[in-house]
Amino acid sequence: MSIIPLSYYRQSDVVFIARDLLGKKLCTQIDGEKCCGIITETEAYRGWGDKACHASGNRRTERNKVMYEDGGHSYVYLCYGIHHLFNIVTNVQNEADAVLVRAIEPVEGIETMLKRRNKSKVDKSLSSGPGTLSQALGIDRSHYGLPLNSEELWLEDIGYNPQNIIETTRIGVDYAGDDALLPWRFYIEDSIWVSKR
DNA sequence: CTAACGATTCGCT
DNA sequence: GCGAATCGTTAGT
Repeated sequence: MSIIPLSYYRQSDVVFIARDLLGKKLCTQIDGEKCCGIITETEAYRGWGDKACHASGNRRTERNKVMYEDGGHSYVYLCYGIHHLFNIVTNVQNEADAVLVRAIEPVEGIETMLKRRNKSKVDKSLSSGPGTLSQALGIDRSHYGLPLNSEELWLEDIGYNPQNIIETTRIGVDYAGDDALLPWRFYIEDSIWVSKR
């Protein structure tokens, strides 16, 4: 049970990290409420040579600029005007890679998550999806650019290494042509906490 | 300044 | 299964 150091996000390829993050614990302490979940589903986005990435072709905009920072920062953006999607920036400065966290298994602060999601029962819909997990954990654009060892937002290695990991294509990236076929989505096979099979 | 759209979700059929 | 919701970001005028 230890906080993952920022160096972890800087020394490996984004696809390796996306897979390796499965089983790690994502924690927030926002509005005085501590919430944690085990990462069960991720996707890798690579700045160089991946048309699905916001930083494809070295594109730089006000929204994606944090992707060009050192690994270990958070990249949060609003999707469809409604959903906050949480990403983990990886690689060194000016290599704009990131991992999208798509689902978690709630383990701590479940009452708070239910309240934020306006639900009464714990089920898959609580946090299996990139928009819903952000809402459950209280993550929004105010957390854009935070380092992942901050008081509000961090990851822990709990020594859990999932046995069976599925690798498949990413969701909602049809616009990326051939790159939509890359097997850069990962999830824990036995987990119910997955957005889509 | 303005129009078009998105790494989604939810409710209704 | 399908379509609406909803608004910041983006690129083009």
